[in-house]
Amino acid sequence: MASESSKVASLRDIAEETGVSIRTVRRALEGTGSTSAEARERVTEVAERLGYRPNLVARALRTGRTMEVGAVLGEVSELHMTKLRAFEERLREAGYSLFVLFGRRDRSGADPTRQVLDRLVQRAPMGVAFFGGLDLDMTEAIRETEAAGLPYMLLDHRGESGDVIGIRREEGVYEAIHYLARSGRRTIAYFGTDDRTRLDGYERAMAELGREPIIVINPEADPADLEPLLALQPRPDALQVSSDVLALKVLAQLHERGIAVPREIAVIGFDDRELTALSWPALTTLAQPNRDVGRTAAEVLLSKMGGDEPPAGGWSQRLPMRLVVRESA
Amino acid sequence: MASESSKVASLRDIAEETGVSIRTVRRALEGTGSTSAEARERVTEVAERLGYRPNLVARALRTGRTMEVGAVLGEVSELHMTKLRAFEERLREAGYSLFVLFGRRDRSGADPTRQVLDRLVQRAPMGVAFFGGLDLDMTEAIRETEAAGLPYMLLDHRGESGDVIGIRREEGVYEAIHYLARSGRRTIAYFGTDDRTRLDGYERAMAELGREPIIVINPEADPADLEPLLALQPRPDALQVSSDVLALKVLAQLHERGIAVPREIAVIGFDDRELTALSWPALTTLAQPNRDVGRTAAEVLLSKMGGDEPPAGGWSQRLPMRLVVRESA
DNA sequence: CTGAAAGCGCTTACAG
DNA sequence: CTGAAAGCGCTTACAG
Repeated sequence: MASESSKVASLRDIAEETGVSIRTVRRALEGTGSTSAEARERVTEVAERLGYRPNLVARALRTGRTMEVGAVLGEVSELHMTKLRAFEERLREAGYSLFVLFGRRDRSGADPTRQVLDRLVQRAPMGVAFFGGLDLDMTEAIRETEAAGLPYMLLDHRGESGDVIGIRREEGVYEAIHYLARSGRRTIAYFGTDDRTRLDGYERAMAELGREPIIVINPEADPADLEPLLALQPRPDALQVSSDVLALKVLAQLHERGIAVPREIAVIGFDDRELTALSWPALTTLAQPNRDVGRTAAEVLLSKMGGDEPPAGGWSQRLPMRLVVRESA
Repeated sequence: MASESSKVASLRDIAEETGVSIRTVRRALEGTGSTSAEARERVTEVAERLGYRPNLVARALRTGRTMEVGAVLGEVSELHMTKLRAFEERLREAGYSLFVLFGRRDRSGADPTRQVLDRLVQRAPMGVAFFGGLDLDMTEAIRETEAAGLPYMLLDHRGESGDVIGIRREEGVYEAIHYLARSGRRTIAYFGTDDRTRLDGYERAMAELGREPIIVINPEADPADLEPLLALQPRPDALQVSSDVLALKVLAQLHERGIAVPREIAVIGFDDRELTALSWPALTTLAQPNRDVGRTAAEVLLSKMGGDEPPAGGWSQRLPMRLVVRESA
């Protein structure tokens, strides 16, 4: 069955069938350069009939350009899949194909960096993208990638180095806090991980508002840790939480205690996970510009692959977040 | 910079450096066949020093085997990304690379089938996978894929034809209804889309229980449509909802009306979306075996690509769902 | 145990 | 306007 696959037509097949040279077939098909009308007509007719498609592998070998880009994926979430889609669609427009590799620890817990990079480099892509949430040693990954002469781009990485399309987290939280203040909230607290950029945004806004910051670091969102916050006098009437996942846990805790959201306490999340629009009440949150991150990363990578000089500020960019106001704040 | 990429070493480079023929280099590197110890030693040393990696493009051209598999992706969700990861990891073990293409309508609304298939076929993969939620004309897609002699596999497709790794939805819902009955629920209703397989499972279980089915078809989950259900005498004390997204909307509606979940009404969702574990109350739901679907699809595709004969029942398989009991039922 | 050579299907100077 | 030929880096009979 599969082995019966009829042989695909090559330029030579068309040349033999039409009686002209392979060189002429190419020019006729390409449309560039001059060809006699008669040759062109016969060639296109035969190519059509034989269902000719150029063999990309042969072309890649000859030109040294595989027209492939490799993406290393980490975390599984619709956020990253949205970035991936925008990234792939932009690359496809430019004639590139995207192959993917998941770079995470397997059961054994062994560092996958070597294996993933070997695979990546061996496939000889023209560029590489590293998505977020990877289990890789990124310093080594970037070094290896550059050593192999491969242009690369990071999408939304936390690390401090490398060319990255990032997100303005600090600014996002800063604006959310101001929104809460404008909505009349008096006592605004921060709850969640100790991610520096989020805290910076929170602290900057609170300083501008002339208010004392109230920060509870609690990466696990252990319900018990909400207690000290709720025991404060006056009790906070607004919470900026460091992620949507955590915010949903907080909502459940507030419901358990019979505290009304947003009447008694307003809650703002972070990420805009798809399902948070359906929580009760619907979560107000900071949306990551996933499509923009994907598309911009493709754009910049295309530029690097094209040999462009980096712009004055370097290749990195940081894109703004968007406050999505729903019901919880 | 990128253009400065040092040339990669080829077999010929190693041959010249060591003074043996290219043929000998290959045998020494491969380890198969016999080679003089001396030749093997020198060759491996030089290969190591030059950082030799076989050029996969050249190999593909020569052998006619690209060692690539193409995946066409549709819906963006962590469910599909989980399938994709399992699929890719299994293929990678077997030496294949996976490239991806998103097949969905663009703004213009034009049918993407042609464009996506052209890209796919042109890349000359050795196999193809179609993921769920595609905007493609699948009948044409399968026909074209087979016409090109490409083994393919569908992952969790609703269509009635084609080789597919599917999910036993009917059985999943059937078991959920029995679980509700065992938990002492008297009046169990179905709410959601008119998907036949889910309804079949619901109706089969209800028939076995000797109870009258109560079905409200409401794909949009318009809140108002919950009214007739809640007005029934006796009022349902359990709801099987057709998806987690819909179930979350239902939860919010019940909260709005002050109806306690699960005390007054139990709710079971469908899909096990990541964030439903965090709803209030945490949603009991039917989990899709995403990793298994991905891995099994890879396994079967590998088998098809290897030219195996189809098993007696055909290539298709349907995998069981798992009831994840949390708080809502 | 080893070498010389053909060929996968393109693209690209080079000649006429 | 067209043709003959080289070569990308492999793999694979074929000879010795």
